[in-house]
Amino acid sequence: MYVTYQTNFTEFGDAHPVDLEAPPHQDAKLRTVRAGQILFTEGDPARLIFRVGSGVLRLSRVTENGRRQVVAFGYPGDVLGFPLDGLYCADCDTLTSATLSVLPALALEHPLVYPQTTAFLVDRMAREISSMQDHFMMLGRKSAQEKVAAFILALMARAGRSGVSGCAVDLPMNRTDIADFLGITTETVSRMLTSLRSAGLIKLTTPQEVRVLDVPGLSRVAHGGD
Amino acid sequence: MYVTYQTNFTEFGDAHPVDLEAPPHQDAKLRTVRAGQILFTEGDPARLIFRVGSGVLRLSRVTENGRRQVVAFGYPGDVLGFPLDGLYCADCDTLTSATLSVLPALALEHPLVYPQTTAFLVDRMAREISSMQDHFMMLGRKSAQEKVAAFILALMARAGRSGVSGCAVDLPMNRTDIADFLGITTETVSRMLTSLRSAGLIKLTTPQEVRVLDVPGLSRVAHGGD
DNA sequence: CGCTCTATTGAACCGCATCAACGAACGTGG
DNA sequence: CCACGTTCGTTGATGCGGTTCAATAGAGCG
Repeated sequence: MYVTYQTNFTEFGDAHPVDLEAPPHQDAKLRTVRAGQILFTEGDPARLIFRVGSGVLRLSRVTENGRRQVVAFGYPGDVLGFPLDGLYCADCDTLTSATLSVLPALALEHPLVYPQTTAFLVDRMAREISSMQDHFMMLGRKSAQEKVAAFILALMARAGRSGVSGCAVDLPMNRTDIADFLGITTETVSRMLTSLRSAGLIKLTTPQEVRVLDVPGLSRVAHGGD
Repeated sequence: MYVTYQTNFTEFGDAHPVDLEAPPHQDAKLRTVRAGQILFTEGDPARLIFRVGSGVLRLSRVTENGRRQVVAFGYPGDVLGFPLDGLYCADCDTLTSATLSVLPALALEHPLVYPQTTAFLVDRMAREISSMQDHFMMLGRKSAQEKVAAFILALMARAGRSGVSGCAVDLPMNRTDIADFLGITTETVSRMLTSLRSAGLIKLTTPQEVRVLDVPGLSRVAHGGD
C-alpha cells in the first residue's frame, strides 16, 4: 500500500483497482499467520512471494546507523516479496493476523513454466512501480499536514468502513510506523492528527481509529489546497 | 537511475550491476534521439519500453498544482517506460542525445510469446523496485547535505570518469532537476555543493562538472557520518 | 550589446525536529 | 485489589535546517 497522489478524490478508489478475489493461481498455496510474525528479512533467499488475502503487513528497510524507512503497508490484494537477484530486499512482518497466498518466486525467472503467475506478478510489479512513483511525490514534495491527510485518505480508500458518522479507518500501525512511512517524526504525526481534528475534518475515536468527517475537506488539505 | 543507499562506498558500483552490453533481444529495435526530445507523456498508450544505450533520460511526474518530482534519471543500462494498464505513468524526455533499444510492451502481457524479453524486463522491474525502495530512504530520511553527497556518489558510480585529479562526474541535468529529484530546492542544492566544495570533498570545474576529490569523505557525509 | 536562462549567495522566516514532560492503557507481581 | 513499571500517544518549548524572497553574477545567443 502506498499513499498515492491523485488529482481529485473521486479517482482515489478507482485509480489502482485491487482485485480482492483470488486471481487464477494454480501455483498458489494458502497460509495463515499471527500478528507480529516476521515473514522475511532483507538478504534472505527469496523463494516465496506473498499476496495479502486479509490483514495488514509492514515492509521496511533499516540502515546501519539505525534510520528506518517503512517502504509500504501491505493491504489485501497487495503483493510483497519481489526478489532482487534471488534475495529479499526489505524486511516484512505482520501488523495484524493475516492470511496470505504464497507464490513461487521462480515464476519470475521462468515465464514459460508459470505463464499465468508470471503475467499476474508482472502486472503487480508494474502497479508497485507506479505506486512507488506516487509515493515519491509524497515524500519529496508534500508538507507534514498534507502527508498525514493523504495517508488517512489512502487508508480510507483501501480499508475504510463507511458508517453513519463518517468513514471509519483503522490504524493497525503505530505512530512510529506512520512517521517512518511518511518521512516525519511521531510527534509531528500526532500534531497533524490533532490539527486535522481541530479543523473538524476527522475524529479520533481511539488512537487506533480515525473517523473521516469531511472527505472533500481532507482531500483539499492532502493536495495542498490553500 | 536512483541514488541508492549503500553501507559503504565499495559496494556502490557492484550492488546493482548494470550490463552495458546489449542483452539478447531478438525483439529489440534501435533508435537515436536528440537532446530535449519527449519520449512519452503520462497517460499515453504504452506500446514501447526503452532501454538506454547511451545518453541520459529524465523521468518525472507533475501534479495539478505544479509541483514536480523527478522520479529517476535514466542512464545506460536503465529501462524506462513500464506501463500501468497499458498507459505510461510518468513523463520521459532526453537530457542529452541518446541511443535507445526499443522493446515491445506487449512482452509484459504475453510471456509465452516473448519469454526472453519478459524475463529480462521482469529482472529490470525487480531492480527498479529495489532501487526505488533505496530512494525512499533518500527522500524520507536524509538531510539535504547527505542527499547531495549521495547523489554525486551515485552519479560517479554510474557515469564517473576517473582522472588524475579525482573522478569527473558530468551533471547533464540542471539544478532544478536535481532539486526535484532529491526533494529539496535549487538554492539548497547550490548551497550544499558549495559546502562540499568548501570541505574539500569535491571541486566544481564548471557548474555542469563535479570532480570528486575525497571519495571516502564524501561517502561519510552521504551516510550521515558525524 | 542587451536579453534570457541558470547558478550562486545573502537575509529572514517558518516548518519541523528535538528534547522534555505528562497522561492513558496495559500488564505484572505483590 | 492496588502499586508499579512499561509502552504509546499527546502536548509544550526551543532551536535549527531548509525554504522563501531577493539580488547578483555568469553563460549562451540573437
